[in-house]
Amino acid sequence: MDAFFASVESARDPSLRGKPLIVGGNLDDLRSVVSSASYEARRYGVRSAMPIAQAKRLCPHGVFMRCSRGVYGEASRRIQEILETATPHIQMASIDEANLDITGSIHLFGDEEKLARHIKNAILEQERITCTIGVASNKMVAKVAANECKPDGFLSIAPGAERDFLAPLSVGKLPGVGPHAKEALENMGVMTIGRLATVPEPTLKRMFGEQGAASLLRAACGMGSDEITPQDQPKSISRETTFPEDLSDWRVIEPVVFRLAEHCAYALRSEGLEAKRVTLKTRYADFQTKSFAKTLSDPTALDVDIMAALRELFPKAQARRARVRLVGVHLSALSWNQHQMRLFNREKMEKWERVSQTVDTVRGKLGFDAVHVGRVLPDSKHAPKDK
DNA sequence: TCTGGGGTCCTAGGACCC
DNA sequence: TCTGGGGTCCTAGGACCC
Repeated sequence: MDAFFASVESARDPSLRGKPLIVGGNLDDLRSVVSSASYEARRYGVRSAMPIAQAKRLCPHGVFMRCSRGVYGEASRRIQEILETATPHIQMASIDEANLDITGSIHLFGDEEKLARHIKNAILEQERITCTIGVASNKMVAKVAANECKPDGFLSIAPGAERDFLAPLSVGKLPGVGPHAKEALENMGVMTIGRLATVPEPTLKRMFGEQGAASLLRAACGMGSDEITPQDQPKSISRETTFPEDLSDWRVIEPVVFRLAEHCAYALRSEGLEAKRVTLKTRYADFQTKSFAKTLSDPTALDVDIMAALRELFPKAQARRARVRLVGVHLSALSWNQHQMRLFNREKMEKWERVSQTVDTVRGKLGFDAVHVGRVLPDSKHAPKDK
């Protein structure tokens, strides 16, 4: 999708069309960044991940809106249904990006351009937003092709032409090459993807490691995966929040962490998963970010277990006597919830599983904030925004 | 200019085991 | 007496993507 969040907002409110529209984070502007900017706003230099304050300086007369993720998620699901009219082989790569294997369905539409036209028209008619489609023999090249013809574009790279298509482009346009790798490559005189493809592997290994070098070379030569696999089980679930101002009092911080833990545990159970690893994340006033992890003896989906682990981790985070800017809870080492009672603590498990199920049912009917663990104080000032 | 939030993947050291 | 070579798990950190 082109400028997805901004486009969805314009579709919802046509008076926004043609205006420089900037969709930002959840916090009251102070510390938030740009999530999405319309092409009109981009003309002023506004980009995603840019602090809102800076965007306001660049584009003072722009329309600034808060991000409503739930709305974009619903639009994303409707768009997925449209894509399914072209082929059942779909892999959603993110909320606004999908990979489609159209090998078997090209003939139904005539050719790939007609198929792309069908998708673009359907999305424009139903959602009133534009998208860009790249076609290639693998996902990576298709993505770069789409990036090259945004917005509202279509570009197809013929099989065999992948390497020549990429060659003149800046190394920064290769997926996986971010600001750090770009600078490192440019410092050694490698400005284009074509030049990158000729760098000896040992040279790249020294800079980017074994895997990094191999994947860079493969990508630079236009090779990539063409596998389309539906979403599998998530690898981690996390919630984090940045305070409106830095805090030093852990009596205020801890309840916020517990609240994030509740959010994580709720998401975990909604997915039918349990976690074996709990990580507490803190970012201090100087932006230094630390994480402290604990691996549990048994995987869990219960708030009480996650909170107990966090309580063990607090002293590590508190050791640094610095004000805290952000806290987060991260659950990993996930597995499908066996729904088996463990031999130990059978009674405790049964009790807490019943409690969890009841809580989740109430939340399903009345919203997340209908129920909280007693020690999670309702502190609207520091509470993360709910859907 | 003063830096969000949700993810994935990779690296590297140390513990521990055979 | 001054010491190998895996393999796996745990932990912390960082690059990158949208």
